[in-house]
Amino acid sequence: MLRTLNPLLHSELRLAIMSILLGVESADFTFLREQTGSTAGNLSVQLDKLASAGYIAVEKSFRGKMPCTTCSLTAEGRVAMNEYVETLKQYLKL
Amino acid sequence: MLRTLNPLLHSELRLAIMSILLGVESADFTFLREQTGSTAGNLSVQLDKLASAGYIAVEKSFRGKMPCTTCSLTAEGRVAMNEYVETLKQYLKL
DNA sequence: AAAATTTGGTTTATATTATAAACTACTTTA
DNA sequence: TAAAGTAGTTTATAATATAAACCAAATTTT
Repeated sequence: MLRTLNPLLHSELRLAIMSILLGVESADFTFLREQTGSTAGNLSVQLDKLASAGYIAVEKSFRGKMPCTTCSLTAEGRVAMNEYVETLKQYLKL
Repeated sequence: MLRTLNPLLHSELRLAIMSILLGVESADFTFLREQTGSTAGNLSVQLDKLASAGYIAVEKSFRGKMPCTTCSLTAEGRVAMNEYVETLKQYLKL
């Protein structure tokens, strides 16, 4: 029987966010919105879900006078992504 | 910007079905249900969606006196899966 | 300097999707 | 022949994703 795919990661936008974060130390809200092509609302919601799960850390600060939301992977998030990728490979025989 | 993942394929059960069908000539309903661990209802719905999209061919026959639903990938389905996998690889840098 | 626009988001309502439960039709077994 | 099993479909509900509406502060325009 096939393993199950972590449903928190098996969502296009959340997977995109996590994939981007895998490759950088951190990324801010605007960057993630541009890279994923998502709306701000959708991005906000999905970042919340990933943060609630402990998969990403979200830090709110100011860059000059403008608010800035910076996101980064947690160790837990990295583990979850590795597992997800391994499961996908099982599905797709990669 | 990241490409979009074909939403018809980016669903755990449909992806499982398609992955299984990639590796065999055909598979019947019961086999797919066992391999995926899904309920018959869910499987029936998702097979319909894949068939409506032209990704799989569904043939209904009888094995002895019992009905038997046999599924196989279409050329179109194979192409769609290849594209999906390529897009995933872009996400995950595989 | 007031009004309009932009930036950087959040909240909330709606549309979509997945899933399970209920059901149908037929077969096998006790 | 009644009960249980097989092979599914239909339908109702739960979960999810998404966009639209909104907010507050900053910036630009007139």
